[in-house]
Amino acid sequence: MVDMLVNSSHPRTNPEPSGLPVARPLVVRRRLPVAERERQIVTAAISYFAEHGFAAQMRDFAAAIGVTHTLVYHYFPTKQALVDRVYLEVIVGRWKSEWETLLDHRTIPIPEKLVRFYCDYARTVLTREFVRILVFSGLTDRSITDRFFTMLGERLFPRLIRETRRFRGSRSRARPSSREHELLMGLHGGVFYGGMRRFVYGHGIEGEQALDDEAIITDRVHSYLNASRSLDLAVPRPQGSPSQPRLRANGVNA
Amino acid sequence: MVDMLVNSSHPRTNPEPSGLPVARPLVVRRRLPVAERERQIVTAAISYFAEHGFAAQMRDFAAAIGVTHTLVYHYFPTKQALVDRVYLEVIVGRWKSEWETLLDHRTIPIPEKLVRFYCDYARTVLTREFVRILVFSGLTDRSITDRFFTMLGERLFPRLIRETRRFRGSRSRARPSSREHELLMGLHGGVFYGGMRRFVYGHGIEGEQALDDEAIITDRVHSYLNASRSLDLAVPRPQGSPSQPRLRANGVNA
DNA sequence: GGTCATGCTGACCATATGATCAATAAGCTT
DNA sequence: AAGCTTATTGATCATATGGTCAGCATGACC
Repeated sequence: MVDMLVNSSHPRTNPEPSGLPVARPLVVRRRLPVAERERQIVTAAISYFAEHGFAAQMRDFAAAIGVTHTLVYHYFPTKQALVDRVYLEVIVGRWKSEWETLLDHRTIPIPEKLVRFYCDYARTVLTREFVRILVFSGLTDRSITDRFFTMLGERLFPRLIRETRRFRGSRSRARPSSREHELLMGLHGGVFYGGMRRFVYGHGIEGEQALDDEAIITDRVHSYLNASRSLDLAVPRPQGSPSQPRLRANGVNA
Repeated sequence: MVDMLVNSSHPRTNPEPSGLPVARPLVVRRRLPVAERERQIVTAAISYFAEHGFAAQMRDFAAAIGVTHTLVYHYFPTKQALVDRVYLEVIVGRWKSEWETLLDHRTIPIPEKLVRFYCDYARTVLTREFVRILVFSGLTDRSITDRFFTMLGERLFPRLIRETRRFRGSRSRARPSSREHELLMGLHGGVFYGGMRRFVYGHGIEGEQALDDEAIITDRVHSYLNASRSLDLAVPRPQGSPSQPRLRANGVNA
């Protein structure tokens, strides 16, 4: 929710019952340092636009943090400038290069790597602000989702496909087949759908079940990896490829 | 896309190069029967709101079908009335009771049933209009997604859980466990995510790959059913439960 | 060709929006 | 306590919005 940092306690009219006119106005007009006020505006804008969409009114948003909309225009020349800043902080700013490092790690067992990655990915990305803003953006101006999915497509999916292939003993560097890609999308989409359910469709009260619940992600990742092994069934199995043990779905692999 | 049934060919100014003034106005003002015009408005509104969201302007929408916004108000007293009608036709109107009948069928093999169901579900529901309108609705007024998910939760998910349990030889009628439910959400979300990718994020050019592609849905369903079998591993396996054969992921099961 | 019911429109209203700017006052420096 | 910088505001503007209504004009009937 928005931090309702209301500055002033209106009204301007003198609330005192006495007839004595009080010169000192009761409105507390706090002057914040530029950096601090800007920080406050951006933070509040993230919550506000995530909740009400980018069609929301500047006046309403400003009122929500207890300032006038003109002050916001003092910090951001146009509404679009503020919107761009929100996009930047929420979507681009949350990408972790550690994910790439983790997936490139050579010795961590692949199922464990994928589970660890998707747990952290879910914890980082499947927040109310991120999910709603990404979807809002996708439905309208798609500039930000394009950038995000470019990152997914360039930095993440290739690594996940590569690790999946390693898991099933393939060293192919070929372009992912449609089935390979769709199987991965099934996993990825299943995880993201958790965020959709909670933050878009409003299912599952806040905090009822963590989206990064390790047991559930483990189920999904193992289900995915097991399914990936039948991708080679149609074609001859490469000789000498190490056969991975069948994965247990519940948590620790025996 | 919107059927741009433009009536008139503006401009009002005489397009003829001759200086002769032409009394007869060039605007073709067609009078349609009430039912036909209403049908046109609703059909166009579905496309238009799916594309631009429900914050779109009535004037712009009316212009898109070549009439004035006042005419729309002649057929629908308020904007909300038109929006409600769109919701009704797109979301509620597409539910097929056949799905319930199919899933209740006693002799069709369970994997085949699920594949057939999700193929038809994807073909019916994963359209541009449906996906975008459902998501638009979820982000703002949630009234329509609530109704849709109530149907899912009452008529569909219980049947899918029941069939999944039958598949793995369980006759439990207990409330689905969290893991059971989340595994199903993984399948369901993975399918729906295909619609999100195409119609919200704009991936995959129109018609590049069918969302109800049977091979891909087969992969997903089999992956899901296989994973579901390990749900019982933690608890003692019910005696005498028939053991299903391991599913091949690629299409026809041997 | 005349008449008539009614589908359709342009002009209008009240309100709300994004954006601008001169004026005000908070809080620092001295 | 006085003075000054500048963060903050209220008044204002042009435009756009959802919604209304008297009147025009279309196409069917005679």
